[in-house]
Amino acid sequence: MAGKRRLVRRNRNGGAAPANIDLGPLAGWVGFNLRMAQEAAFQAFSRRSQEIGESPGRFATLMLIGRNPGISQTELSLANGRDKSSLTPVVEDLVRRGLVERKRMDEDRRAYRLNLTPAGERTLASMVRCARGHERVLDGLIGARDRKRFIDVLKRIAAGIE
Amino acid sequence: MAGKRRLVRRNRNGGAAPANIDLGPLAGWVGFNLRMAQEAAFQAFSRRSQEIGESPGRFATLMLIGRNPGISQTELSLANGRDKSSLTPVVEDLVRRGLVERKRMDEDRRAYRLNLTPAGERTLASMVRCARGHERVLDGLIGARDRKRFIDVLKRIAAGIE
DNA sequence: AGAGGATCGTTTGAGATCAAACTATTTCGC
DNA sequence: GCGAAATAGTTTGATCTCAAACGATCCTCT
Repeated sequence: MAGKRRLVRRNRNGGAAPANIDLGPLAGWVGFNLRMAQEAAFQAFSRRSQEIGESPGRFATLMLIGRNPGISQTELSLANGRDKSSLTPVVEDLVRRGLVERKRMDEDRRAYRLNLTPAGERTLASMVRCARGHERVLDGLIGARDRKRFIDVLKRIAAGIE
Repeated sequence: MAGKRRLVRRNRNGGAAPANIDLGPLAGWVGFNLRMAQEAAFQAFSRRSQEIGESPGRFATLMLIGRNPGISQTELSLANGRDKSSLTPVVEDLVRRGLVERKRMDEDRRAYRLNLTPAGERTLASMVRCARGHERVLDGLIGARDRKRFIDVLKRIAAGIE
């Protein structure tokens, strides 16, 4: 048979394991498969967002600011699932590039209000197009029938772990 | 109403977004939910493996060596979904702690063969107990009915992305 | 009003990871 | 055989992340 010795190896190692490796119990564990799927999806999205010259991490940040004008950095970090200290250089970069505007709150002068600038809105729009392409690929892998249930399970895991 | 202003905030930010934040399209996207679920699960596993004094990253590494005696570092990095250069300090640490044994291959003296020592076997066994506890929690969130299908979808994503 | 504690954002230090350059060996082509 | 290309593992430099410590500001309680 022609393809017998071919490894499954992908371009970069953003894919599955080589064919002849025994994963043992890992193969049946949710944690391991969750990690492998997430990292493969992230790599793909990373390549895709490179095409529009953006870092994948900026993505949710811009979306959350756009959807929640005046949000503070702490709220943003919670919604985004990152530590607030990780956000400092990100916001700095977005402000520097003129995509986000930052103002001290009047009623609490420790905190900032974040808003998109018009340029930020435009960048977000192009990111959304990019992400939709990515989602179409994922949808194709998941299948329309399983999609809703799959996302529900992911939400349960994200919300349910203490 | 009593609970109106209460945030959903978890202990650390390993949980869901605050209640009153609009996620916009993110809420329905696979990529975002996959990331949030993976990171929540990883945090939980991280805390759990801290209890037995091990780093969560060592886990799959030891399992793969145990299941595939004599595996090389490159094969291991592929199976584990990490760059081979990330593996260098990990293997170094495992060897130093006497959990893994490393020998040059006779037939290819660039490569190493990795094997577990008896101490490595014991450590792996205790890690497996730890991981089973974690998996039970995840199973409870996923539900027995969806479990198999969920893992299949994850595998499709990990394998299917170019 | 004032003291003590909480909270916002930043800084700092540590760790994990990747990608590219490097060394040493091996394999391939002639 | 021998030189060129490929491969195994390491080193180096960059990025991202968290956690703890910190200054500034706010809130609570008296």
